[in-house]
Amino acid sequence: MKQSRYFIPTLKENPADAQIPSHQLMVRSGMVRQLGSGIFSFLPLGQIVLKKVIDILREEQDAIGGQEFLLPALNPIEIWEKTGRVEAMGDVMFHLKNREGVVLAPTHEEIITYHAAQHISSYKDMPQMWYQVQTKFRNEARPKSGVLRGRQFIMKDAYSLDNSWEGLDKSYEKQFHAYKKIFDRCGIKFFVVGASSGAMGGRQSQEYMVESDSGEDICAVCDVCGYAANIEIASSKTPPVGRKDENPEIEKFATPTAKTIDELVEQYNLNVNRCAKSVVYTVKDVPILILMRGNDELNETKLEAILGTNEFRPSTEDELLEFTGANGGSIGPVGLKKKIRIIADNLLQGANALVSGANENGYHLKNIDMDRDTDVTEFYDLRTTKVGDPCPVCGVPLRVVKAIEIGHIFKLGTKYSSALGANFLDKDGKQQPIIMGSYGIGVERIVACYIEQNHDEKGIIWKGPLAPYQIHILGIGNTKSEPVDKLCNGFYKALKDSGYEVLYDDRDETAGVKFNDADLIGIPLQIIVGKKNLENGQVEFKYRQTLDREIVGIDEVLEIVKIFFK
RNA sequence: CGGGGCGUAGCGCAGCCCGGUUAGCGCACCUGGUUUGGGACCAGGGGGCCGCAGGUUCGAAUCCUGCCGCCCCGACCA
Repeated sequence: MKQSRYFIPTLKENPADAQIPSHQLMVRSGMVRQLGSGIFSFLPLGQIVLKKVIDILREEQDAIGGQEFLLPALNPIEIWEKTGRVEAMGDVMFHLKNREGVVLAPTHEEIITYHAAQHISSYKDMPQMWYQVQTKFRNEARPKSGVLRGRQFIMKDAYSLDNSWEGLDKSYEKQFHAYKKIFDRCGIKFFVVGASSGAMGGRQSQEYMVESDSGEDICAVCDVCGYAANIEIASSKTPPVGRKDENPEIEKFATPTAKTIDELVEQYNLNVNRCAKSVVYTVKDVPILILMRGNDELNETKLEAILGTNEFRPSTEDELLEFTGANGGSIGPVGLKKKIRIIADNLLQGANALVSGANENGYHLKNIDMDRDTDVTEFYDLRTTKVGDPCPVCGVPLRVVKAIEIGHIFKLGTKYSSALGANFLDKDGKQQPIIMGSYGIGVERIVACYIEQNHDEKGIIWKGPLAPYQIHILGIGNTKSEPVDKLCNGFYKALKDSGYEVLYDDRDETAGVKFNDADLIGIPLQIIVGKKNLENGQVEFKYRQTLDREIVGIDEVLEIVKIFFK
């Protein structure tokens, strides 16, 4: 492609509303333009990169037996009502104003299941792996970070249909490895975490994560053994509080000025690990007291899994008084005003010598023995894993990092097939719901994450198969010098004929403009053709990744190019 | 949805408090000339419903009210 007629509107300055590097560089390099909040147009250069990502996705999905579909974005709402997801999705789902009964699809489990129900009738019809690359619509409350969170985005979504749970395991395994291959091929550094399956339903799910300060997820990561988990479910080998030998009777003491655990610890010189903190939640109008170590934080996702509902909230001050007899800061497991359900964190099981609120404002109890003084029998992992907690697998301190989710795989099970009547007859002639999996990758996120990981102060650094072009020929003074233009055109044709993807900057621009644009766009190899070198029968190679340059004889060019891309 | 910030030429911004010539600067763009290996220089030029609507005033980019849009933090999030 010759740049003089190619639409690549580069920008010298950062757009005011772009905060993160990938967003700034995608706009500056002329890959995208913003049309509205969370809505982006892909310009020719961006579209080429998208296509390269999608090519990889298709190859790897086809390689595991995937069959490509194209499902509509416009969906009858009826189907979504059958699975209860109109309500579950809430405002995230776009509804149309001038056409009742139609919505814009935020994902496609329902539609896939609908077609499966139509035509999959025997165990012999499975397994199936169906996928598509298609635009999703989600009415995000707050789009942000450029294309990382948009209201409209391209997703590669895949769905497996199996006639047994073992079959699902196999299908899931295939996608698990395909996903690794995809991200490896794209040149993205990632890690895989166990995740909560959230509103998707299902049994097992894993997320493919890219560590980034721009990420919206938080993960606990072990650099030694490779353990990684979304903080929603991450655990650790933190030792339990345990027992002290001395076990005196409970004693009440006045703590008039200690409202928080920190104040308590400081004023009375206590071990924070032996301060049991009480958090009271109201679950569908019923109170529950959650007991944790003082410096630990309750993990609401874990709580949700234990309670089996997400209909809970921290109790109000009035409720606290009613349930416990005290305000927040003075609540504990002993001497509650009303008998309420208590669940405690695993670390407190069997512990003694604990300090906790006395359920009387301004007083705490010490020497509490969980076994002797409470009738708590429910112990769960309730705490949020923290930096430095010992890895649950190998015990070394965990890191806690922010991350961007670029892929997510789920064992759905029969949630959708049951709801939509997608059944098959098994070997015994018995009707069974199809066992499903679902697998998603955000296409724009791959591009943005790649750039997040591969850029410098000059611009993007393309180095793998995602590069929009492989070679960037810069004609320096080509519009004034016929020999320069002639040589550039010669290289352009020869390299293209040899199968390389070549961009030729033949614009009537000064050298500085071309150098800066080339570094910004970031094509891996620049071949700089200028008058001075040409007089010596030479051109300059510049490697975008290292910024190294070398002077090369004209007749060596093809050979060196070949070596570079080998 | 709560909190904060911002809307002035294609892009980045000043002007607004304290109302008053023809709304300004840099980049980009057009013409001519000089330049030509790291975002050139000189001269000339084009481009604005100052986000929208209403109000106050002799007079509004500037003050007041309402609305819309965009960004950030939070809530939410397959």
